[in-house]
Amino acid sequence: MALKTFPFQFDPRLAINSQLMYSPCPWTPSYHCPPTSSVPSTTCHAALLPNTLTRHPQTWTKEDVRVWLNWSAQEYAIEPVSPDKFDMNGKALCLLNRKDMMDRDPQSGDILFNALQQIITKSEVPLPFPFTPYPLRLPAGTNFPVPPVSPSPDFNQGGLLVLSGNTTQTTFSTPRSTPSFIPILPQPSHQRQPSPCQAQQEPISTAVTSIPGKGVLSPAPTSTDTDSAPSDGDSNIDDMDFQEADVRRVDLESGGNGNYYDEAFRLKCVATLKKAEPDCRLLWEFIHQLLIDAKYKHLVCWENVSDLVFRIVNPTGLAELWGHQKNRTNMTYEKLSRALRYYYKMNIIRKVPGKRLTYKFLQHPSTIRKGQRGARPHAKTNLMLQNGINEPKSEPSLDVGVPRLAISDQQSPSHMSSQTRRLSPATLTLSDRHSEMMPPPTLFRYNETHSNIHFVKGEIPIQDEPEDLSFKRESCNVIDNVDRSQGHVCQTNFQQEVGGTSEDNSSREREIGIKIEVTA
DNA sequence: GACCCGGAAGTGCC
DNA sequence: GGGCACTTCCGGGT
Repeated sequence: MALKTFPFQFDPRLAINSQLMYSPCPWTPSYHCPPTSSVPSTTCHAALLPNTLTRHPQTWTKEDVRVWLNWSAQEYAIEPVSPDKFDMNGKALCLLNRKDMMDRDPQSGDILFNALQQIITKSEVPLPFPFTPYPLRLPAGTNFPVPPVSPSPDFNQGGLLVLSGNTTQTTFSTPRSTPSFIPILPQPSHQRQPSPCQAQQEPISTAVTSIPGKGVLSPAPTSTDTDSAPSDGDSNIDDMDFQEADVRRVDLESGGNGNYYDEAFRLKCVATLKKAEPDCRLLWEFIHQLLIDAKYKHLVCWENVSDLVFRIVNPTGLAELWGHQKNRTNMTYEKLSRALRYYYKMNIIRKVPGKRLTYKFLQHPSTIRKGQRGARPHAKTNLMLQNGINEPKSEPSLDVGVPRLAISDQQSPSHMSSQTRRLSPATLTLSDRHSEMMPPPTLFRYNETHSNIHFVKGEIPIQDEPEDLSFKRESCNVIDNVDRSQGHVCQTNFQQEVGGTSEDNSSREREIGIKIEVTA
């Protein structure tokens, strides 16, 4: 490829561009961890963005949007974008999905969309569990302003999270990044049912619902969340009761004039964007994606959300969709269920006895580690015996309100694969018993210079499993990360092996500055 | 016949 | 090459 084809190949800014194009999607099924980048956020974009644009795009004014368009045109060497096509404020801008952007600007819409998502990702409060059904409890004694419940998040109050829902708890609502993705499957999008992952990727209503009395958070179905066949890439904007009239204006008449900056570059962008797409590679992830999207309730639905019990409504349809996802045309429910049965061993999913087609997540999907392998057919380990842990003989309790960490050999750090040992913050496993051996935690660090919390992803050295396993392990919800200056709360729910007393936990809380809440 | 179970071997990807 | 996460096939059970 001639250099002139990519005239800014060696432009230092390319680091920004390539980061934009290649960065992992900010919201993937493995949404345990906040978006991370090897590039410090300060060098990603914030330093280059005009000052007025360093705020969350939801807070941008129309003028900010215009500034951003101009900035983007320069930054990404695209044709100047007519401000008329984006005559809206930031809140409306954030509601545009890729298609909307491309409809408005066929030449540069996809680039603009990604640029915006990148900014959103970098500027919002990382949200480890976008739709965790955990009841989020405020740490005792935590005192900070409580924003009002709002079906339409008020971003002027900062990035909000949804906490809820017992009488003593408070409900927030949260913005959710609306990352963009391209259909996972190779087929033309109009020929297939969008994968659940893709469905997740479309901008959705940020409204969230707290189920009364349950303290459960679930995505509130939008008017598009119906049983009807999901549209592919249609904007939800028209379904939303938005104040901005211009948001409703769908500018579909803007046809491309073919005057793209460089077609080869555009194609490269598209190709690289596709690399960033997520995939529900794991069956449990796939099922969970289906479960949290009402569009797929004809395939699989929750029987009991709080207990994480779900029922396969249409085994054949589910299998077909899974086969579609995995590019296996011969997928059947028989095979799918075999894969599910491999999860039994790993305490990820369990059959609900006596109920056909009904299964239960033994842990909330957001706490399942990727390395917590669901299928290891040839693993004939007997680690439980080695560790002196007896495998529970009885059926796991099905009345668990809050999913707890299943105790199994696979949970044992010393038996994790190397990849498992590299844990995301959200799935951090601490060796509480040997806490004195732990280095000063650098898991989460507030960036005082920025309005938002920055999670610092660190590699946590895992201590070898102590020989004496008499200590108790419990599941903990670690709740915290209160940016008191903003009234932000980040919940970090991670599993922790606990061997200490409450006093131990208290000291650890003081030590690492987070609240440890034992829920087992 | 539909669903369920788990062993065994194969496959594709990383 | 090895590990992972299935996929495929199977015999058996309810």
